[in-house]
Amino acid sequence: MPVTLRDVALRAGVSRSAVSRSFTEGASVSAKTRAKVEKAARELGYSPNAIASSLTTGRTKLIGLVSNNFHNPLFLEVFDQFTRGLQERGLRPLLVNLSHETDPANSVRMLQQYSVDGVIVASSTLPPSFAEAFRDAGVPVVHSFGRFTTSPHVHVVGIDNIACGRMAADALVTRGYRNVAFLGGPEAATSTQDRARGFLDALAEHPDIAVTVSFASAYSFDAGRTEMQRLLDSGPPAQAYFCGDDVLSIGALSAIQEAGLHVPDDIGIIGLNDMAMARWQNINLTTIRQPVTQIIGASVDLVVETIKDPDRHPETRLFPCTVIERGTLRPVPR
Amino acid sequence: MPVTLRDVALRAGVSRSAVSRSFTEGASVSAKTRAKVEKAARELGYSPNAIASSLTTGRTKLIGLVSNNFHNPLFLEVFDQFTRGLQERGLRPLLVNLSHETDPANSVRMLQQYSVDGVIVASSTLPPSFAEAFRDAGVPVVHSFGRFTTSPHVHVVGIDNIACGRMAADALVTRGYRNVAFLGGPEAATSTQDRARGFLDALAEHPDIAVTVSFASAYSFDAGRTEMQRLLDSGPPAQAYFCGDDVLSIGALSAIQEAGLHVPDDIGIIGLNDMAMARWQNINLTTIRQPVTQIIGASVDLVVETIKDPDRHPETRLFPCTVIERGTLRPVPR
DNA sequence: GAAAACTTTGCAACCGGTTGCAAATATTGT
DNA sequence: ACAATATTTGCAACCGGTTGCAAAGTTTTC
Repeated sequence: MPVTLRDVALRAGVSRSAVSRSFTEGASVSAKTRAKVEKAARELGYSPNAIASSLTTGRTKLIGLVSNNFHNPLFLEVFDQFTRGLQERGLRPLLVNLSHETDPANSVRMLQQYSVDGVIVASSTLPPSFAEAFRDAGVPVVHSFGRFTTSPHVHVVGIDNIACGRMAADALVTRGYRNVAFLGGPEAATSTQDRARGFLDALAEHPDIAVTVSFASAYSFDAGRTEMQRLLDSGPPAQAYFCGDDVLSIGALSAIQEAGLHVPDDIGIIGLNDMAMARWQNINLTTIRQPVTQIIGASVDLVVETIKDPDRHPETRLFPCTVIERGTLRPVPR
Repeated sequence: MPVTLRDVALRAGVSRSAVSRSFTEGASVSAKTRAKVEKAARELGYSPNAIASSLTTGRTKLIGLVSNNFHNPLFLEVFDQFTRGLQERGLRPLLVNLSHETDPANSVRMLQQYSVDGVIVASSTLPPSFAEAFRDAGVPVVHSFGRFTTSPHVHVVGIDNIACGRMAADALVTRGYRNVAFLGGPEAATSTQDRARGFLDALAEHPDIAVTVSFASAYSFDAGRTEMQRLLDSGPPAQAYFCGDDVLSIGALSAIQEAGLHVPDDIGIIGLNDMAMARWQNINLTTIRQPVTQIIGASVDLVVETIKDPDRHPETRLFPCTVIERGTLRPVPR
């Protein structure tokens, strides 16, 4: 049923090689032959089978896009941009959902069976070992939204979570808060640890400012709300909270409003991510923006470069974040 | 570098066919041979190349997942569930992002090049012609979240938008609203037309109730907010609005709050979708839930069945929606 | 107008598997 | 123990392409 190379060759009256070459950039074919082939191909509605050709060329143009962040609204933007970025370069994303998976072996095998040219692990919560499993299997891999390490074993693109923690601390300090807190995601998440560390490090330089730390059970609205309710119930709250991410922040915001308190007058909140909803006027969350577009662009670039040169030294590309001033922190005094 | 069938055959001291058969369910191999092969395969870390085998079997186990809804938060859940549902059946989703594409030809070609076994078009805004283009190309296709038609040319799974419109109308009527309105998405979207129709049809049975209709420029927060601002500016608003979807509703909600009005006391809102954020206590949106899980389960089932029997008659599977009572409509009087 | 240099073409082998078929081996019945 | 039958095995061709190589065809040069 589907039309093949042979059909086109027959109709154009040339060899199969000629047809193949007509469809290969820079191959040796005369204009005359190519014209004949193109005509025949058009009449037959032929387009070359990428899978068959991958067998000899060793390139499928398939990129495994692996993630477990299917509940973080930021990741809708992330998937949008990844799929677009890959498509623009003639690559196709093969999506792998890792929601309940802990062992990388399965995903590695799954993607090896499809001979993906490379893999992008897009997750802020997966441990580095996940991406490393791909590298060990000889598959070019980039960990996007991954954790910074000084001696990476694998390419990492993302933000400097420690610097973000410092940035949040600075934002609170310059706004005159004297009693601040970190409300993190699950303590086990690598990103949480780094953000807490940066936050606490920066505040260590201000011994006059009180700092407390607590952790929500997940990066979710409910977890943020529950944890903030607990904090409000158990004594006077801090003046301002740096929350582990935007969803957590919005949960906390909800708890604060439900307790009859006002933001930013009674309590300040600063989030992290700047997902689409943070901008919504009825949320209006002051937050730290992750440069998603840059991270994704760099990730795609890096995986493409790694495919070209698989022995490339593991590299970390970090992009600076910026504070987005909205309505959940009091203004900078002037 | 990668280990192939031949390597395993060599090490196990059997023919390539024997190895192939050892990995094929129900093929004729003795237990002894299979054991030898499995041992060799394990030692070598072999797993069969799905792409190579697809060449002879004609099955890639690849399913094209085509969408243009990368800004609707509901679709994060949709992608999550699709990828999981496909994975559970041993299928792999090849994602195609159609955000700026209007012509199906490209996507059809793209997916044909990868010999996908089937395609799921997951979109509430694409016209039926999109899915039809795949069917015309001989690719089994299901339009998920698509529009109901009495004589479908292609499998459709989704909700009955007309019934949803009626349901919204009933919800408003039973709550005693006497002056209601439809605030739709772009008038060109097929789903908007049907929802408006159902809404108006149902209200035609209540000539004492005033109805107005308007359309936002997109299914987005900003569009909902802007349109509601316009409505508030241009005279007295309706008592309650049925909004085209949840994001639109939340935009409208924001405009109402910003105008100093209260929900549900001054104005009622009912949305459609029941996306994750509708449940958030600081949004607390009364809405009509789409049974996403059922729709996706049925879509995957249907595409699998269509792969088995490509000449299957086009079928429409519609699932009932339910009103989710939260805080943006006044309670039912009793 | 013929030799030299270059371009284009088809043949055949190959990529990593699968599968029909006939030969080889094992099992069963008597 | 032997024929009849059933099971297992390897050969070789094939899936839909690509590519090195040598032959054929062009163009250039003198």
